[in-house]
Amino acid sequence: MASYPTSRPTIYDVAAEAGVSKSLVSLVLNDSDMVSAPKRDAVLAAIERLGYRPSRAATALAAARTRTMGVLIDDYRNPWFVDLLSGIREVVEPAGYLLTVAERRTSSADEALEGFLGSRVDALVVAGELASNHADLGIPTVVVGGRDHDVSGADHIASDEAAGVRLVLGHLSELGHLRIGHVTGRGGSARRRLAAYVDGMADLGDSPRIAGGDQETNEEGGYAGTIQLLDAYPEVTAVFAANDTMALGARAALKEAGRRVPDHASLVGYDDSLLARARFLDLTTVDSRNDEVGLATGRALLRRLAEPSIAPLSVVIAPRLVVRSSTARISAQLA
Amino acid sequence: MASYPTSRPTIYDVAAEAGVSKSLVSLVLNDSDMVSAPKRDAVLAAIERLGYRPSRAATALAAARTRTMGVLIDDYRNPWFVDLLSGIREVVEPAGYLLTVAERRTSSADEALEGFLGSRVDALVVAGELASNHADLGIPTVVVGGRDHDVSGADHIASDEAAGVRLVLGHLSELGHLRIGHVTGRGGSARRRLAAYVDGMADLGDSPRIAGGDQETNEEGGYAGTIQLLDAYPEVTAVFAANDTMALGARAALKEAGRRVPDHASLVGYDDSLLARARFLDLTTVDSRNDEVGLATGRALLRRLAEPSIAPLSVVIAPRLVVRSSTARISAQLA
DNA sequence: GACTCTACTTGGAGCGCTCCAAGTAGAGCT
DNA sequence: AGCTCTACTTGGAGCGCTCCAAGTAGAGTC
Repeated sequence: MASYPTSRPTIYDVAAEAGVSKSLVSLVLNDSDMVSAPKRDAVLAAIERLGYRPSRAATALAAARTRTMGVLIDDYRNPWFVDLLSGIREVVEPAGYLLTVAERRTSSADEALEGFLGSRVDALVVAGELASNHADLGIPTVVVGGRDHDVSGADHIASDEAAGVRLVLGHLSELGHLRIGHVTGRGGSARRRLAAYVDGMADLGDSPRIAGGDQETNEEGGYAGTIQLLDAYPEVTAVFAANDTMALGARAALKEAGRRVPDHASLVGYDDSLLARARFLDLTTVDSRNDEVGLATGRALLRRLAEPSIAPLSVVIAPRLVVRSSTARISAQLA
Repeated sequence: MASYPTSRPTIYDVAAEAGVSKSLVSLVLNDSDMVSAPKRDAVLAAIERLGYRPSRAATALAAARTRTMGVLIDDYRNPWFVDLLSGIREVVEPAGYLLTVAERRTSSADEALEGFLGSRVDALVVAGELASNHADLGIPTVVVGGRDHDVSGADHIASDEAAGVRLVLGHLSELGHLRIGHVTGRGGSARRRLAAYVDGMADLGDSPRIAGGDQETNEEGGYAGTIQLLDAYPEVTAVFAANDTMALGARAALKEAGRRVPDHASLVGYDDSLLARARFLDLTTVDSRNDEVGLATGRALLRRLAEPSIAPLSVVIAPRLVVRSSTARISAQLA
């Protein structure tokens, strides 16, 4: 059956086929404008005929440049990175860069990072949390999201989570809610949202009502945390979960407690995930504008590639409140 | 600020540092057993001191082997591939292979595939759909999932979707449901599940009730498809959606139609996603055992790498029904 | 006709590794 | 002491490209 070719055509084969030198082929490949039209056509035709495909390894080795950027995410199952990725791609692809993604979760320690450094990617995006702090990684690096894991010398792009939380609290208080509980969980973004919630409650002149600090930031944790919350603070009229997935769990807990959303309790998530958009949940949430974060990330990448020695840049993107039917004006008997 | 090193240490630097030849360093890197303990230690120490990291490009070029396998998925937002990936990794990582993932969705045409071929991955996994059929790709290839897009000479591993659908129909009919509707959508797996549903209904001696063929396979499509279904076949007592996400939409449509799940209608999804496990949905569904599919894929990959010329292999993995609270015995007044 | 340009084109060196044939040095034997 | 082994070590060639200095040829100039 299939037996695989022992040797693919190289630039020399193309050169011979087209009757030119290998250097000329190289020029065509990098589409230089120093090549005459007829020769260019001859080379392209030869490439076509031979099914030639440049060896990325050879190119990278010779050029000392991979034209590839690595994006390190922490978990494929948490798809917030998808919009980020599109945003980055939109900026860097026209500049001739390819993106490769690696997940931190499955790799022990920071071996995904090691992998990128070994592949000599030209630049790195760290999206999500890193196992440990790192000194300068030796290549242009942009950290997206929290600053928990500083990479020295790296640019930093993030959605303004404190602002997002303020939008949530503002929305709820406008609807008449004051006794707003928060279900938090593990991890950097939960931590940031929690801190902003605490500040925001102080601004509203009320004390914070928090549960779930010992929970995973997932559906299960949202469920358990909400049960804790309702148990400790039965007076809450609104629940703000650290993210949409936790809100999904919260919704189940509220239902079990006999509190209908939104009549007996308002519920807010964070992330504007597909989940939040689903009719069955129809969750009020915060859109982090990860596409915008991605665009800013892409620009930062190109900027630092062009000018490696400028001072680290920090960009904050304003989030957007997305109001759906899981929040409503507090009902008279609850107020 | 940060200015990036002009040249990373090479194998020669390590050799000089350790007082050995570059070849010896290479042997240590590939941990050959032809190296004496003291020299090995000296080399390892030198590597440590210099922060040396082998250049993947140089290694790939010299060895004509990348020790990397490409996995082509179609959409990061549909995380069914995550378990598959773990399964594959579990098998191929011990054999010294790295995995890289690329998404087909954002790349125009099959440029992700082109990317892999250009990077000279040692083997390829095509998970999900390919834009077009391909002749032998020139490297060991395993197709995971449907056979819609045959790659000639490739091995084929799939979850037995027909069996999964039979499990669903068997479960529902055991609960007394006969008028089972199906909400389908676009794409290969929806098509396969639909075909199995049609066959299964024939076996049950009832005619199929189908809607949603014109819908995307997402929440929105599930919602719209279910509305169509209830409109065309108001007599259905159970709805089987092409996947969990569509079932989420279906759930909303059922609710709007005043049919409580599971009392007034049973609902079944497919994929056993995180969504199905969420308490708020608690959806009966089918687990495709994608981890098992991944293990089989990994084994097929290694087998074909070792023995390129054997006849294509085809493996089918038995799925598993996961019963949750979205299905129940048909109530007396509906039966 | 000799000379200068301009517009391409080319060979060579080298990127950082692997792999192989060819060393080298003890140890064991006679 | 000389020889054979075994157990390591080593230099060299080459992987498929890029990049640069150095060609070459035809057109334009005087």
